[in-house]
Amino acid sequence: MHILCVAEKPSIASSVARTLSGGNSRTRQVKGKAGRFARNIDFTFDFPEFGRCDVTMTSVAGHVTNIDFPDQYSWGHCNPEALFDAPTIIKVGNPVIADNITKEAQNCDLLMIWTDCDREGEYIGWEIVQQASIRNRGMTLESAYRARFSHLERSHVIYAAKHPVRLDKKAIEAVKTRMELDLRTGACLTRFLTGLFGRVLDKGSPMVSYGGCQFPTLGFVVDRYKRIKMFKKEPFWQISLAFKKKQKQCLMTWERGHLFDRLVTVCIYQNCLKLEPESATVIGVDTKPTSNWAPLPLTTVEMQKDCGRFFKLTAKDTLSAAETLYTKGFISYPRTETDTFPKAMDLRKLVEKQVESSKWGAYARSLLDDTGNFRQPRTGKHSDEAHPPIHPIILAGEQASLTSVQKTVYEYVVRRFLACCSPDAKGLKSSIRVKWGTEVFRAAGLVVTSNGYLEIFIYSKWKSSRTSLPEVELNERVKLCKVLVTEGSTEPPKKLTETELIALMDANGIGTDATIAEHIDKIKSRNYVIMQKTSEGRSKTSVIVPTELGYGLVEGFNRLGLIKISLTKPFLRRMLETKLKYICEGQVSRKDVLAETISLYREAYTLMTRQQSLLLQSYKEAIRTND
DNA sequence: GCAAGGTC
Repeated sequence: MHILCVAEKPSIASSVARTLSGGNSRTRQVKGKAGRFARNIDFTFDFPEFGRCDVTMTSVAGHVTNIDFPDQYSWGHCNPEALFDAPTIIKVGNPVIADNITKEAQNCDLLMIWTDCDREGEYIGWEIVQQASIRNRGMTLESAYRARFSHLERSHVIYAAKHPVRLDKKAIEAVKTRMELDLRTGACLTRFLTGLFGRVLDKGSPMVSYGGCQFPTLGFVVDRYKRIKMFKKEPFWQISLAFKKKQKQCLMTWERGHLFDRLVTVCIYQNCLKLEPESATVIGVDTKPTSNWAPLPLTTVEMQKDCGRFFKLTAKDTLSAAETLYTKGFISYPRTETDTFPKAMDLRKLVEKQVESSKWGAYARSLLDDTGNFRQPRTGKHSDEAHPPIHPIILAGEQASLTSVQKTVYEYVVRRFLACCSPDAKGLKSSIRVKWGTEVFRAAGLVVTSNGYLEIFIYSKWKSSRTSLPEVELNERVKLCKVLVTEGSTEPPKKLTETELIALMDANGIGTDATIAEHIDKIKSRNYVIMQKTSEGRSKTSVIVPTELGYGLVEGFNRLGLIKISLTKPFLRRMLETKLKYICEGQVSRKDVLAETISLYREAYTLMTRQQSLLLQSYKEAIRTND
């Protein structure tokens, strides 16, 4: 018996083959430039159900095909509205990879799918079956096996090979639905908007596109911008108090925070001053141990957020650096939502790979020696059922040929990994509460007693307070050295950083770990938003603000009078995700979800065509207000 | 020339 195994990407094919073959295999390179990543690896393996088999392990590279419209529906050849129910066709993306599957399947008796264990992976499995069936009629969805694995640990992979299941037809249906809806709604609205705005935009401007992910992403940017623009400062008043003990001054903050009424604040102040002109009473002294937890195992989104914060890298640059590090074998697969390491994974062995480093080798050694500093990382709540958290594989020495950005990202991945295998940082949190007249004031201090993971995770700061609190006792009378009413005012929200935008998209389910960076990049390249340097606070940061076009688009869409749902808010995408989940669970049919969603977009499209001038007007107004 | 999702 000859079995063809197909993984979602070459790296998985290689490591699965390495495990199953026990090192005894032959590799045939796929011919052609476009196939330089695909390899066919031959070996034998003992399957309980089929006995000793010849195995060919190969891979695709993500999706094999893409959905599109036939030529007669190409841009300019039909009314955009026709795309809501135009026929669709399936096109092969990379013929070399697709043909390789067809050829290899020709000589095989069975097909076993080794794609990632997620929704898209099931669909890619179906695409592989299609390619395999072209010259081998025995290859069908029903006869194909599917290996279920969520990481590449040896025993797990062997178990997956020995206990295959079938492809999940419902998940395949769900992905089909997503693809079709994204294409129909995206192409239709994009053609309409580009046509409409072509009347007012300069020649050579980028097209005006709509996409179910790009618009909510733009919506987040505009939303923050508007909140800042609409912000009105409000003055407030507060009572500041300080007492002195043994030359030590202790500044306290009012428990009420601040009041928006000056007169009331002054009355309270004067009343207290009358009651206790010179001193206050300590009503609470407290010192408690506190911890600053070591970080969770690393996901893509966290990596992008951190690299934005610490190194001012864009999400796209971070991911692209991580991809290079991955293909060079320095770090694990960089697109993952999983924040828990599999129990069986030997993390100490990975730490050991870092001991030769001149920068962090000593720390890595200290984790492994007898002091017992190594900690099993915390377990998070997320899993994509496909990849482990991002971690270093081998040490990239100083001489490794990497760009400076790649070096930065690599160092970050290593330090983060070592940090999550480290003890928490520990400290003592102390607080003092005093009562002055009718009012209560408090001060807090921190003494860090053990740096823990912060030794290696140098990007995070957690430091002892600059001045320690004076030693006082309960009920002690302390002498006031300062009491006064001070005025302040509310501050507008801060401008949106890319790190915050990633967090918003992640929390609202806009895009995936692999695509969030692309969506942000898209709204930049469409000239909906621009990056702006500001020096808010101490450090220079880069923030995202909408252009007149971006602002006008969101405003225009909001004015259309869409009653059921907004196209610039995240809810529609989240609703689609929910419905796709229902398809996976068999609660609704693909047909129903298609019909419901398309009817919603038809309504939006009708409103847009009826109010074209309104859409353009919002853009023109945005320009006028800016002048 | 459109989308979003995989991946190199």
